[in-house]
Amino acid sequence: MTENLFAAMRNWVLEDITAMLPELPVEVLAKIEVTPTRDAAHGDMATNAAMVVAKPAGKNPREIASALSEALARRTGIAKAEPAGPGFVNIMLDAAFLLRQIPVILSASEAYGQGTDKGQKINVEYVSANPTGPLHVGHCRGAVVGDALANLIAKAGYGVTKEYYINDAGAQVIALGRVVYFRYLQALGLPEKADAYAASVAGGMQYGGAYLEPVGAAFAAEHDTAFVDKPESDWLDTARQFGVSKMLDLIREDLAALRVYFDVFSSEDALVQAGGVTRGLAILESAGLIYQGTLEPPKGKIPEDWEPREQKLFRSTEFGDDVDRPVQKSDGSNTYFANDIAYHADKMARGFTQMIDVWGADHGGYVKRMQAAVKALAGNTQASLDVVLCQIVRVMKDGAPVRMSKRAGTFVELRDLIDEVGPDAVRFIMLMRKSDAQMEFDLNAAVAQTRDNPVFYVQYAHARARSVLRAAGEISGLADADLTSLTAPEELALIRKLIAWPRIVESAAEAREPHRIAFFLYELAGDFHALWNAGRDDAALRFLQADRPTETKARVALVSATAIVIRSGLAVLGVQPVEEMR
RNA sequence: GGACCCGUAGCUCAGCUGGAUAGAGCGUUGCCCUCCGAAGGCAAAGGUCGCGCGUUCGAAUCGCGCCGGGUCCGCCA
Repeated sequence: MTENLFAAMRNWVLEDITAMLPELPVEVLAKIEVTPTRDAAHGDMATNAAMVVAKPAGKNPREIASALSEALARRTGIAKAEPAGPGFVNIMLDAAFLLRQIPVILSASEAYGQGTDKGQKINVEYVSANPTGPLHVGHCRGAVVGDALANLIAKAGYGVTKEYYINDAGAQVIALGRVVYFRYLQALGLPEKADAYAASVAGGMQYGGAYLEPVGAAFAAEHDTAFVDKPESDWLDTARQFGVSKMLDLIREDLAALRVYFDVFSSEDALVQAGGVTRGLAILESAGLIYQGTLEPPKGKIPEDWEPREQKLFRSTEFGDDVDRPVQKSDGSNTYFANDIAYHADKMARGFTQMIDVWGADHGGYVKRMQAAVKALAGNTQASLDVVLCQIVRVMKDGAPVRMSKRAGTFVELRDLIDEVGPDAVRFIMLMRKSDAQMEFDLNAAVAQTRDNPVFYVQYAHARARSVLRAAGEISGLADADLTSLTAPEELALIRKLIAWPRIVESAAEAREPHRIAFFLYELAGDFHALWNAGRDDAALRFLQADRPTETKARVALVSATAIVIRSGLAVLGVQPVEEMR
């Protein structure tokens, strides 16, 4: 646990402002913030307190700003505070106060930036790809974003469970079971029977990929000819479960290649079998939110086979959705939505007050109804669902989009992408974009050894830092080093960046935006490289000064703190720090 | 017809939840380095923040309406 200096400063501001104006309502105080300044000339931090407070207090913002400045300037740790612009208060930290953060970082080590325990459990669900084949490139962004987001939220002090929802209950896994059977017959050396079976299946065999051949062979090894010439009812469940289990193995391998791991794999089928859907719907039913009704046809282009049908509907419009949503099909079986309601009810029953689902953009139309369902299930409790949508990724090579057709055989599977650029580049670059914006993944940049490649740039900064530390050898008492020699603008800029880390963790977690971590690291690397380059022009700024042990020690402490923060950030992104570039 | 996401420099994108003179990388141009802590450094040019109203001390950010791109819209999950 480490202190967020900006939060601490905000508390000081709140104390001083309420001492001056005791009557301020809490909603007003809540709007007060303390942020880093964009321009170093404006000091280290700035607060909008005077402007926020001016109107409710009926005073001039500049007057409040100067009074607040005087109060703040009296505090230990603040060298200067002055009103600026329309009513900002710019705060310059005492140099000693700023430098004191370096030993704080050193002693916290990679736990630096770890938020205080919020005492709250958050469930983060992502990937949840159908267990019918290997992961493809489209799954990748969600996997990386979900994983980094879960790490980030844990870093911010929440108890996080990473969860994968296995859709093993619908038509698609029945189709999988049939393909397993088809491959099974082939593996037994009965191609005629296999073809005859395939021809008998309405709609034909799905999942034509070769990845199911070994599954059929394994199925044959286990069951020999026991299922030959037997009706589906004899073997379909067995084949389906066998297939799902093998596909999950495959998916787990793909995820491991991307260094994505889950705490919980949750089975839809198991939930259904255990009566979860009945339970979940009963909650809504008892709240009077389920009824029999007929939906209006969609406006505009009406599907050809449209006909009015009476269905069991969930009153999602009461919770902000556009139309009520069916929980049962016309034949009385449950819709996927019903199962998803049950699944979220189950998560809540497991004690999660906050849930985050990471979905692909094609599920965008599904967000409102799911959030409506969670609100309905929550009743008077605080439980809530956030949905992070990941937009489409276009993979680019040499300035042109890489075709992702199966026929072309290029970059269909996630493994192809990982093999091409490595898990670190995949993860970092996927996280260099806000998830709700479409992105281009440039293969050329991903493997470049230049600044174009943000992974390289950040890892290079870490490698450089480690190289300095290796060259410095063992220096004892770094935490007690005299740091007063750290006065160069590049050094101070770097320190300012380092102390922003806890705040970045907090705000990025709050916003569910892991990409902010990637950008922070890129900037931090930039500040470190800038300091390094300054040493190239001016030898006096180099880290290791043979005849000046005090300055060397101070700089080594700074370099060590930098390496720590980079590692801490990379750990959130799930990218490995490197000791040296090869 | 409707819902959701996006629109910021030539290109790819940030912009910290409404703040000060809108930033970065690439590309372009001009210098410097390339006897090492290699796989560059410094600087310049480049903007109607899609358009128009509105909200307020203050808008790229919030609201409404258009325009453009994307995703999707009852027995697929």
